[in-house]
Amino acid sequence: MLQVAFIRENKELVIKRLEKRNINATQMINDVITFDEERRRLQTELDNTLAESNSLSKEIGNLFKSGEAQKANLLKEKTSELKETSKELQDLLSSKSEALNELLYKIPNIPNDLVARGNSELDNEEVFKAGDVPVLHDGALPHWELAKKYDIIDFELGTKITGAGFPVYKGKGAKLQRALITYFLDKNTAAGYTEYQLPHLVNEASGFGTGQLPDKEGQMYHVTEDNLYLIPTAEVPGTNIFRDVVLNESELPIGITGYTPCFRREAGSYGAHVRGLNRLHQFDKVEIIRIEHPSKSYEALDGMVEHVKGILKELKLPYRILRLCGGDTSFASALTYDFEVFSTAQDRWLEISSVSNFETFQANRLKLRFKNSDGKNELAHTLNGSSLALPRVLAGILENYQTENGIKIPEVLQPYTGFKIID
RNA sequence: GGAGAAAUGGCAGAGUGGUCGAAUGCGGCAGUCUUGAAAACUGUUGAGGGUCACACCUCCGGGGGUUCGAAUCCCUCUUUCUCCGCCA
Repeated sequence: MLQVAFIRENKELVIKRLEKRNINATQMINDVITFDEERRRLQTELDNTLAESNSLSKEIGNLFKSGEAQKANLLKEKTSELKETSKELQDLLSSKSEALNELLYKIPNIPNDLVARGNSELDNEEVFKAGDVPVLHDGALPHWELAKKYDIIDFELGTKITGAGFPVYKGKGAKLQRALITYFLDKNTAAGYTEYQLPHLVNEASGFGTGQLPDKEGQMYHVTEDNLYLIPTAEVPGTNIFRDVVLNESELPIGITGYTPCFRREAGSYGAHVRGLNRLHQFDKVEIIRIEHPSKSYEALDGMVEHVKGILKELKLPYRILRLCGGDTSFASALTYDFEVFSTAQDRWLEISSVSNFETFQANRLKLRFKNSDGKNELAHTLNGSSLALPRVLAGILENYQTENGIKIPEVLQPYTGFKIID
């Protein structure tokens, strides 16, 4: 969430930047400032009351010690009034703080200067494009048909075991998945990211830390018995490593990577666009996460984009990069680049990676800080990106590498799969 | 799942009703000494709110209570450890 002090001091800027998301935040921002003023006024009032009652208590203690019990008892009577006042103020203060927080939870991050104003994916800007779209042979198939033809992914079996959106990978399909995961992790660790294996369920505090809670609760599977959530992305356990942490400046930057399955309820998204691997309830993803000094975070974002580009270049897949417009940029992000692979047989683009700078938006909730050169604690910047999401990469490979005799395996993956073709 | 013990500053570890934001040790930082470093010595060293700066307020796992006053007493939750049970 945004910092109140920042909103207070940059009111116009905040409102103007939020317009990029097509949000008129004037009312909300004014409310934040009013609530904050009231909160601080109540806090001061409460502090004064408590100070008075503290000093009275001290006095009473001294009187008892010097044997002047009568005087002490007299003072005791005075304290009851103060107690009542402070209790009232306490209640007012906590309800005001709560109202302020609820409001703050609802305000998305302010987009970076580069972000265009816009409503939806139609307003996103293509900033890069690479790779040749192959000319497929007659009778080329979409990936779900290929999966069936070569018996490498069984969607019906997943439906039987669990439900729609939980595919079962078989034989060379399963091995290709494993090869991709290992290949991605190898690329990431070679680039300096430290590999982590993270929990696949997280508690409520972690959900709040990265911003899934309280608003996007419906997107996560909730294990009510233990009040735990299945992770929708490794970003959640990965970034929460740094919850309530004060780093030394010399420890920055930090880069971590991890493979996890991701679980998403995807409530309300059904239809033609969810066929095959296009949209699943469970999928695999390798994630990269960075903790950066605020002055270096955009440089780091560019570095992450270059890193993902390198992987796609090696895989020789046709892809493009979009800079998301305000309306399509996720709640917590200040600037997001999406990578999309071209699904030739479906003739459409599929999102395979999303690389974002959250600036201090997550760090403020996480209380992730570092000790700066002045010895003060300062919020760090958090970033993350997929490198990469498996199912759509797999879809891209199946469709773009299909031939009449089978599906070729990208050269760079062959050492990992141990085979060169699926036939 | 059952029984017991515990939770204090970066770490270790005192503190059982007032002068405790908290002894002491280690670590960190700064200085003295040194050609430099180490050792030794001296000082300093939690966070948040608030203020121009002070003052002041809050925080000893979380929440609630008793009391004029709580790290200290009571209730409750969570976590950790030990023993038993179960188990990849």
